[in-house]
Amino acid sequence: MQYAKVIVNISHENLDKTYEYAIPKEWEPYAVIGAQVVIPFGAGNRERKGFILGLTETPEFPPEKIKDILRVLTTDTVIESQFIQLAAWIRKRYGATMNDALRVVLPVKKGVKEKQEKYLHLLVDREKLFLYAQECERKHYHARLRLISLLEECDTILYQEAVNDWNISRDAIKKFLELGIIGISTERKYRNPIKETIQIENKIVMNQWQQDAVEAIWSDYELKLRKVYLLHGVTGSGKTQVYLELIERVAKKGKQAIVLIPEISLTVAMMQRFYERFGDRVSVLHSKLSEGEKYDQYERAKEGKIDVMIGPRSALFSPFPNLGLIVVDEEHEPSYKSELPPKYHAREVAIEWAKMCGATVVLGSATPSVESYFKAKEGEYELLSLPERVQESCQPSICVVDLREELKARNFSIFSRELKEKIKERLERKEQILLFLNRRGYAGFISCRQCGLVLECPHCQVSLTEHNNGKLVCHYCGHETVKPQLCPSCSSKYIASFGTGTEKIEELAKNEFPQAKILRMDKDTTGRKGSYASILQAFDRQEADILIGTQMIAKGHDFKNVTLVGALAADLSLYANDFRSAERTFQLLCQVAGRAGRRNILGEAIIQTYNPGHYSIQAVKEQNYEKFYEQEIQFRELLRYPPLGHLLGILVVSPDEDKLERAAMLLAGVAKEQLKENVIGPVNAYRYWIKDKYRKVIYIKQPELELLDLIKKHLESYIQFSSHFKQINVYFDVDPITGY
DNA sequence: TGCTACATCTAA
DNA sequence: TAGATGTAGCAG
Repeated sequence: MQYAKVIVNISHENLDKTYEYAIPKEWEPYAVIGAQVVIPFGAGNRERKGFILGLTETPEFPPEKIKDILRVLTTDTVIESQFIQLAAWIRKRYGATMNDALRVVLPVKKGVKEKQEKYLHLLVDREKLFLYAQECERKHYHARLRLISLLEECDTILYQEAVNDWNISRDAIKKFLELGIIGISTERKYRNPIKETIQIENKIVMNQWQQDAVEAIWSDYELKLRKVYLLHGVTGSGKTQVYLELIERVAKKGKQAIVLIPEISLTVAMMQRFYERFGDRVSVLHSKLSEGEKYDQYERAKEGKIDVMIGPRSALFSPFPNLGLIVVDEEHEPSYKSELPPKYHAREVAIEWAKMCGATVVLGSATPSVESYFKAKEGEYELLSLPERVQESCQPSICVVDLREELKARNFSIFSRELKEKIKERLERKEQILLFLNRRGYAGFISCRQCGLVLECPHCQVSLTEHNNGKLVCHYCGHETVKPQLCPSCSSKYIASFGTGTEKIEELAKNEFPQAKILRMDKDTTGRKGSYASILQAFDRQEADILIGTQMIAKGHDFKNVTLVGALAADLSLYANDFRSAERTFQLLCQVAGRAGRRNILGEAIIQTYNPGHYSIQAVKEQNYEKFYEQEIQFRELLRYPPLGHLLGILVVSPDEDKLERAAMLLAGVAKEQLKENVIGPVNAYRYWIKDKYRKVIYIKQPELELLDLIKKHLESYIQFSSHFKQINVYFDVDPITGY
């Protein structure tokens, strides 16, 4: 008798262990490791789903008490036990439950039926068809004639197309089938998210740096050395070209590659290039695909129908039979860290997965994360550089403007004198301008000038933001109200908005440069599917002179005619309550500056700031990553922040403020018993009150990951046994990437 | 003693 | 997670 160790698909710590079930004979061939099963669970024998994690002939549990597996689901979701090992690693590294880890690792079909496509084939020769056509003409069978003319053009046609587009009834088709004129066939159809299928052979010649990088990696590969490479290439240095070359070589060896990208917004341009090179051997995964579509892409990967999978985090779990290479593009991007449990970091999981499959990893970035650069310097990764832009275009000149000086000169506009000047210049020359602001919405907040009241969201301790439609919106929970005419506290009518958002800037820019055509791009204008791309394309076609936007415009899109980039308030991200804020600011500003002057025109970037002396801003000015890194690593070293140690973020949440206070103090106290000064907090979260709940944060610093894990386990069991954690939720995050 | 409301335990 | 079991409080 075979027994299966099954983990029940309920996300609860108490159930985060395996249960033994007997495998009935008829299911034995399907009951393999990784298969999804339905089992009776609990006193009522309720049907539950679970995964088989292991098989055994000698159960540990008394056999007479063991129940039978009811059935094995979808025999085609058999995933190699390797994925289960990966899940186990994720669970350990990020302190998640096995269930959560399995859920991200195993692509499970979610009841979406596979699409079948029916085709009609012409079975008789043209002569017979012609004879039949004459007969139909005599009898005025219009539908049949339409079908005949379709068949004359093409031997095989889509059933659906004939019925829908050519209005041919099912009866007519049936008649043709009876007469033996056509045959019908069905083929499994994969929903392919890529529409066009133009494959152009346009191998661009690589420059010396690119060739060197490729050869360095490839010679190791040929020697069966599998390493992690950090490809540090300035914006426009042609990292993608290096990826393409490597993937092609890997594919020639019959192996597959995964390309991770931070988010879908970057795919458009990237996809195009991959498609031109590899045709339909490429597939994309992205968040807009339905579960079924995603599943299809995984299936294609498993069946060896594709060589390359491109996508965000989830693409990492493509079940390739023979993985050879993982590329993590823009490896510094925070979106690689999952927000939901298991809070894994895709870059780290990629490296682990590559180790398990014997694949090579290439991390690419113009502004590498401090973590990765540190590891490269320590020799854990191999550092490769692309220090030159591919085309003869040169680096943009960067100018930092001190906004304090502007105030002294009585310029209260958000555009410094220099920026204004430069914008006018470009407008005259019909060149394009990007204005970048790290914020969205119309204004910062609404306040009463009489009594000073600031309007806040009733559910979160966040000031409401005014939008152009007159509504006040909370950006945290989405709460909306109409803007009051009078102050709700003192009834004064002097109630107005302060601060600046992209909408406000659009308005100000329109006043300042009335002759310019302006486009705006932020979360509000790109809500609709595809509008992101349409705004970018419109701007690229030079339908506007100025594009105003948030982070989104900083990333990955090349505009031919942009020669000026303005960062309006570079400090906004500098003082976030997060030890990574300097890094984030540096990366963001470098990226925006990189948008300027990509072809033969010299580009300029103007960075407006209240803190021109800050090292991250200085480093951007000099375009000197090394300089930034040296400063930043000193700061990290001093405070023992990652990469020189690990960090455990603990978020304590409760609707009851007093209980929260006590619980957070207790928790920090328990941690301090063991670690003393390495415990930070509890402090109120940056946003203390969100969605009717209070939030406090504790951080624990520890050089050793194992010790941190022990402390976490200790705290978890303390929470379980203490009576002070009744209405309290505690969320752990190992090596968090954003502050709370 | 019987009942409810709520807490706690257990699942193979 | 959900149902089964345990416990305190209370009316009668």
